[in-house]
Amino acid sequence: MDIFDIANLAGVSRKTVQRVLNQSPQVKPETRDRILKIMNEHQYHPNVSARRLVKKKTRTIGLFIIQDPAKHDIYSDDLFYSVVIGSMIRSSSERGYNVLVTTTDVTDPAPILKLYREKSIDAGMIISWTNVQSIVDSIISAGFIVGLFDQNNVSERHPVVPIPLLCNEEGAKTATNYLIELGHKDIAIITGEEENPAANERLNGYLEALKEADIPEQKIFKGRFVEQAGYEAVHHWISQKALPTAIVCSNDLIAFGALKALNEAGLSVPDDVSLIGFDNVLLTQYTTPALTTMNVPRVEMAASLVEQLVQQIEDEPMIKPPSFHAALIERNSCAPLK
Amino acid sequence: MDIFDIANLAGVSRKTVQRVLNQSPQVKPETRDRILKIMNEHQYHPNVSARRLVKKKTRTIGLFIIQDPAKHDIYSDDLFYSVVIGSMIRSSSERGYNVLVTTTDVTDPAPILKLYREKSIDAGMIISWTNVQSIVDSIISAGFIVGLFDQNNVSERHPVVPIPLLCNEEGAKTATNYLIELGHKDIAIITGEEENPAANERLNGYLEALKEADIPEQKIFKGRFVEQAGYEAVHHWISQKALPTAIVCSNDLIAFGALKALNEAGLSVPDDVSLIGFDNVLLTQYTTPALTTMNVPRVEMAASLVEQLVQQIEDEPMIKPPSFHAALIERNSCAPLK
DNA sequence: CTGAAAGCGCTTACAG
DNA sequence: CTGAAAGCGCTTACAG
Repeated sequence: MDIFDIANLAGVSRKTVQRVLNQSPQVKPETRDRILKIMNEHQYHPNVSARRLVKKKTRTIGLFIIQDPAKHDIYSDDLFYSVVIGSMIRSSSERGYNVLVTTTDVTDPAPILKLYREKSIDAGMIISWTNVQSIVDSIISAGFIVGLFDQNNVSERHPVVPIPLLCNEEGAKTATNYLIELGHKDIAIITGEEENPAANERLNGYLEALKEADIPEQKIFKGRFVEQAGYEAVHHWISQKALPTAIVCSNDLIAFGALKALNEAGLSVPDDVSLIGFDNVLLTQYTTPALTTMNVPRVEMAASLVEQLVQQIEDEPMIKPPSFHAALIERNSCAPLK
Repeated sequence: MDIFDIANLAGVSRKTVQRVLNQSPQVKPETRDRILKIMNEHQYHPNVSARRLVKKKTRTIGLFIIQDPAKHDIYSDDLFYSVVIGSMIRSSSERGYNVLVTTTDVTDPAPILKLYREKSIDAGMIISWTNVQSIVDSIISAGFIVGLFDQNNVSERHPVVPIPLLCNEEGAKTATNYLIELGHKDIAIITGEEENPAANERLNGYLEALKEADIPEQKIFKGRFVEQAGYEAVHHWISQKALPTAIVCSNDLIAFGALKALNEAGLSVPDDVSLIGFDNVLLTQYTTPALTTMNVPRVEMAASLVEQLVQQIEDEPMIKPPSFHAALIERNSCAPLK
């Protein structure tokens, strides 16, 4: 069953069927309806390979999930990204694009470049747990379109590489202000990696909030975006007899580690120490107590990324993408200072 | 840059280049190497659309993530499936297949059928949280290849629809025996949906274990595979003053609910009540106490599904797939009877 | 070991 | 409003 068969059945030329497929107005309504009916009866759908071959567009976007063999395996802790992936697929499909998913190693961009070169995809987007600067560079320098979900996975911004932007500073400031409003004065922060832009922005938000509230004392533990850092920070403060009454954790994982250390030390969250996270990972609802945190609008950010890629693919005028804001999710890990 | 350009550069006919691509032995090694070198220099990769058009094979497998609007949104709780998806992608890629992911509504198989009819995929596999019998039926009756990850999402088995099989009965028996070995005699079970085959198999495993251990008293709470059921079961038993000393939860979600209810009632797990789950969802590591549960080998099951689909696509002789076994993961929610 | 021709199912100008 | 021709980049027999 191809376009020719449909044409024969309808008693018209192939081109007329073509016009119906392209919703061209220059076909008599009766003819159009007759042809549509025949296509429906025969469950005809144009062969995409043929169409792609001539159109030189695939209407599919690659999703590259990049693994770092040095780190955890893909998906083993994708509490954050699973919802992102769902949103990407949905947004793409709304725009008429399919999503081709692959998993690859950071060290080898070859499989990704192959997808572009063999014309399997029109553009790609990257989800990763590590820095993918080199991969992005090789894709861009080969002249292909690529976007990134996480601003932290790249060391330098490239104007043609869309990345949804989160106002980290603002978010951390909101979190810190929340603790200040609860009456806390001895507020610490556990930071993410020093070289990580988001980590620094969040630190700045914390500092700014303290400054505006005229709280001179800062308590900064230089950590990483992992549970371990939260755990160590609490132990450090306990051993120094300098445990703060409230802690801004630069992400939820850090908060989990801090929570664990506090629990083990027989301290209560939030009665002894208030804890606030960042990201609003699924797990935050399940800890005891449930973690108060800053929600990152991942679904919207993913949709925005897809939108920007499609604009590039289709040569539409680039609309300046919005910035995204983190919102406070109040749960049970913060309490007023007694 | 196409096959013709390569041929020109190498000073041979297109067909010779073709032969090199197909690893045909009938090309002089020198010629072969020269051509390979040229292809490499020019980063040539054959256009997949052209190849697909003539081969009538796409080398891509569709992954249909089916949502039930009546239930939770996709991925919002994919603690179980995310690792499955990762495994499917990896296995497919090892076999030389790409994975095209779509999300669709249970009520409308049309977008899925379209993918087959327009020749975007050679086969498909379904991940779902609900019964997808009608979708499977429409795919099969249209003559396409489809497989299912979860045996519970279908009411009747169709011989041509591959589904990895888990020995539920055996798993539940292992779980129950573990509690028996810890000295428990008053062991209850909270079941899944009555119409769910896995729920019944797990119930049977429990019953069998009790029987073999000569424990006459059964305590069955007919529940569902959701947190709520575990919560209700515990409340029911408390109100009846019939709380067992150990509970077999038919899945981890049920165990989370039971744990919550026990906590709220001021009872300790595992000191007052031992709790064992089933599935080994990621969250089980994070509850307090960490949940002892039965691991389901999802990665291997997903790989097996892909393998079976590829065998069908490529008309290979179907190898009888293995059955999979759940294994005990000891954590901290079970203790010897005092 | 190598070549020339036909065809996969569509789309794209070009005509009328 | 409709048609006939050429071409997208490959693969597949068929010859030699």
